[in-house]
Amino acid sequence: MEKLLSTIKISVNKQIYLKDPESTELGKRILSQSLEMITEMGLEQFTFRKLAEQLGTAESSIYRYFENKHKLLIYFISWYWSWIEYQIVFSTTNLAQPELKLSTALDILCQQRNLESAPVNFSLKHLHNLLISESSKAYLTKEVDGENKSGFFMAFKNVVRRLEEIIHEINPECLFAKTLSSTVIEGILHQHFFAQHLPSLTDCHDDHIADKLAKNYYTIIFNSIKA
Amino acid sequence: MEKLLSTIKISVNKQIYLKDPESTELGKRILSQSLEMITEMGLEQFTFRKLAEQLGTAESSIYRYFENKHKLLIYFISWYWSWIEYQIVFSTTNLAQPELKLSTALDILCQQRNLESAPVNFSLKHLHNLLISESSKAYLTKEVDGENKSGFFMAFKNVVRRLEEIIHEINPECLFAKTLSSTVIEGILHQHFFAQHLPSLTDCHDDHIADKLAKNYYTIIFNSIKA
DNA sequence: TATAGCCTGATAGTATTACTATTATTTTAG
DNA sequence: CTAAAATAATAGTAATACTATCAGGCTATA
Repeated sequence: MEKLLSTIKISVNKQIYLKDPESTELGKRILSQSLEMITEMGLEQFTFRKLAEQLGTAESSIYRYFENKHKLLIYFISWYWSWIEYQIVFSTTNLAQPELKLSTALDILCQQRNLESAPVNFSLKHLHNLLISESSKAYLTKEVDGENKSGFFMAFKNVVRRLEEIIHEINPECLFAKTLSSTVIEGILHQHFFAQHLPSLTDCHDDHIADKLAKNYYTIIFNSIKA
Repeated sequence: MEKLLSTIKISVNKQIYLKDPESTELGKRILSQSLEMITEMGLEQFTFRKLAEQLGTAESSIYRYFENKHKLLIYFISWYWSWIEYQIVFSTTNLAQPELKLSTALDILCQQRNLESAPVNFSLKHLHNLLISESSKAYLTKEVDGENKSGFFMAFKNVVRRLEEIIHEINPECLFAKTLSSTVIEGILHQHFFAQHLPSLTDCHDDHIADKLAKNYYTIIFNSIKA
C-alpha cells in the first residue's frame, strides 16, 4: 500500500485555489506552514500576514495561491476527505463481507490505521487536528449554497456516500442510511474534540481513542440497521 | 404547561454577560434584534455596529451588556439548552416507561413539539435557526478550555446528561451512552442544516423534518443499545 | 427638593484584519 | 540571451473590534 500511495496524487477541485499550491516550492511551504499555524493558533487568530512573516515572504504572494483563508481551509478539508475516500475504496474493494467493509471504513475514519504513508509534505497528524477543530466552519456559513454549487464539498459528500453504500450492502432496506452515515462521520470528529476539551460529552478518552470510537460507532451503525 | 412556562424564567450563567439583558428595555431589544440579524446575515457578517444602527443606539451601549458577539452567541446557546432541558425534565418526569421518555426527549430535541409558549420576547423559531447554523462555533475555538472552566457550556452538557440518563434507564449496561447522546444531539442540529443546504447528506427533508428526525434517531438509539 | 449616581447616547480614536494595487527584482523557459 | 512569469517589497483602503471620554436625563434616597 505504501508504494502505491506514493505514486498517486490527491487532487483538489481547481476552483478552490487560484494557483495550484502543489505546483511550486512556495505553494508547498504555504501548505505545510499554514497547517501548522492553524492547528497551533486556531483559524480565527491565523492570518495571511502572520503566515507571510513566518515564511519570509509577502502577503501578496500568498494571495496569488488562495483568495482568502476560508478557501485555504476548504482546500485542506477537501484534500483530507479525498484521501479518506481513497483509503476506504482501496481497503474495502474485494472484501467479501459488508460487515468487514464497515469496520474497515470506520477504522480509517477514526484514524485507527496508519497515517504516515500519504504523498505529501504536510503533516497528516496536523491535518487530522485541523479537521477536528475547524471543519464544521467550512460549511456553516451564508455562502454554503454557492460553494456547494461550485462543488467545494464534493469530497466530503463522496465519503458520506461510500459509507452509505456499505450500510446498504448490509441492509438494503435501511431508510436512513444518509442520516446515519453523515451523523457518524461528523460525530467521529466531534468526539475527538470532546475527548480533548469537553470530556464529559464522550465515553472515548485519550488512550486508544481511535479504537474505542471505531468500536462504538460500529456497534451503533450495525445495531441500528439490523432491526 | 403554557401557564407554568409563563411563570418560570430561564436563567443564564452570569459570567456570560456584563449586565443582564433581560433586566432592561434596551437589553431586551438587543436580544430580539440581534437574534433576527444573526439568523438573517450570519454570525460573520453581524457586528455590534450594525446592531446599534438598527436599534438607533450607540455601539458602546451594547458593549455594556456583552463583551463581544461571541459572548452574545454563548448567551443564546445557553438559553436554548436550558430551555430544552426544562422541557425534557418537565415532560418526562413521571413517565413510567423509559422508551416513552426517549421518544419524548427526541421530540423536544427535534422541535417536534410546540415552541411558542416560552416566556421571552425573542423568536424561538429564530433561536432554533441560530442553533442550527452557529452553535458549533461556540466551542470550536482556542478559548474552549477556559470557557468550559467558567461553565459556559454547562447548559449543553446538562442536556447531554439527561439523554444519557434516559439511555441508561433503558439499558444500564450501555457503555457508550455519552457518545451516543452527544452524537445524536449534535446530529439533530446538523441534519436540519443539511436538509436546508446539503440535502444529499440526509434522509430527512423539508416536510415533516422534525417528525422524521425524531423517528430515525429513536430507531438509531433504541437499536444501538438493545444488543 | 436636592443631590449623587447610573444609564444612555454621541463622538472620537486605535490596532488589527482582509484585502488591492503598484512596481522592482528574481527566476524560469524557449 | 531574452521574454515572460513569479516573487518580494511597499503602500494604501475600508471595515472590524474594540476602548475612552463626556454630557444629559432619570431615579433612588436623605
